[in-house]
Amino acid sequence: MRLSHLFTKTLRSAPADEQALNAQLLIRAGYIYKEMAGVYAYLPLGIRVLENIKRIVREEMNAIGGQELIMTNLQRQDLWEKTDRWDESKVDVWFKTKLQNNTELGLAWSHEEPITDMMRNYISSYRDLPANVYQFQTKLRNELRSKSGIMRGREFVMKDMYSYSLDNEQHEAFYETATQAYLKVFDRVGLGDKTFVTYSSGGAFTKFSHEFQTVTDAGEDVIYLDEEKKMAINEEVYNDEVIKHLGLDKAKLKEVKAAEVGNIFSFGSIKSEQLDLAYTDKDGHKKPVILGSYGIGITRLMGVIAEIFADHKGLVWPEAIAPFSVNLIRIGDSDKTVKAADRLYNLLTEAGIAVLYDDRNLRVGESFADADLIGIPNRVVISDKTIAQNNLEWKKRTENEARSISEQELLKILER
RNA sequence: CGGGGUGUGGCGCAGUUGGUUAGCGCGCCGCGUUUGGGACGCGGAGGUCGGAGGUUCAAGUCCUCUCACCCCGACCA
Repeated sequence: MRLSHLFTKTLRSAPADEQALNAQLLIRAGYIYKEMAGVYAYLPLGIRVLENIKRIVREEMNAIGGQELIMTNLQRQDLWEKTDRWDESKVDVWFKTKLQNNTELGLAWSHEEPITDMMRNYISSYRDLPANVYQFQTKLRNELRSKSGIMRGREFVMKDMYSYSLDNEQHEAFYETATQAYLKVFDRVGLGDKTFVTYSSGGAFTKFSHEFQTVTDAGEDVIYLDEEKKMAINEEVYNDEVIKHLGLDKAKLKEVKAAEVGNIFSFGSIKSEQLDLAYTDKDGHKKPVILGSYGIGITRLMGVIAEIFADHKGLVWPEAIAPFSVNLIRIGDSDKTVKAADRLYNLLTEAGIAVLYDDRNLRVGESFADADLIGIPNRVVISDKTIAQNNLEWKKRTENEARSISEQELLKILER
């Protein structure tokens, strides 16, 4: 994409109404636009990051047998009444609206009930199980107070997966598979060494649920971390009994702040019974389906990554989710320079490399400052100077020194 | 929801004890000189001060109400 065509502009200073680093940088660089408190639009650059994150999550969910679908944002009252979660004293984040005939509707803050109700239409026999479905959907939550930029909004994108299993054994096996898939996701987006399976409150059915907590001061949670065992306990359930139960040593636990990027939990048969989701087994007995739920806050994840991978100049995207892999900067507008830069842009693009081409002919300082702010992993410069040397200049966003390399060398670097 | 704070051109800010044509930087438009880390000169456009009501000869400056936004706390399958 040519930067001269991109409608967004970079901002020199952060908007005064944002404290959170992720929001400041993402707004300044043109990834997101704030519509109101806790509600952000995703601009062309932002979408590319979001889609990259989704692609990774999608691949890992598909790899463990997840089937993608999209549920609706408008939801029926009766479903939520069956599980006693329609009442605002039970769920305080509801946004609700009405049809013109006055029928009350809920706006999706979660999809557990509708999706499970829907599955009743497709699950009736043991032959129909297991079934694991997931979606990327917008959740609307009327938070009392949104904060931390895109890390905690009122409107956000979540990947939510639901597993439907024959029995606890089948469920447990999938639960473990999903845990591993989640770890792969966080590893691939660049948070592998900072993200830990964390034991948290389990609710009515199980003792624990499992959170995936990424260590960062920007997080809202406090966890107690055993770095060797790569396990942590959320402060919500942190006590001697739990430490002992998990076989951890209190002396080795470190108190750190973390952001919850994923959460998985078991429902057992409670929800299936409430919503009447059952199957007939081989012997003709009717049995409730065992349910699990697995969430990853996609937009929050983007915020956490922005927060962690940044320096005083701007964003520093991990390669896997960067909006482009190359920021090509043309310095000068002599015919030969334009020709050479255009040629390289086409060459890279045709090779399948995502290039953001700064063809604006600004002063170098501005182009470089924008490149640093936007945070694309590779910066390539074409100028009269590089042409005279019959080379080009390459610098990684994570490094300070630029290097003069050949086009062939660049291709090799980018293709690996 | 409790507490604290902030709303002045697109963005960041300044506006003395209320006083007449509301400033500055960035950005924007035009012309020219510049061009490897956010250039410079000259000339322009753009705000009625979050909103409503009030006090006053006079309100961006004072009062009341209200809305929005930020932070702390509470909340957060």
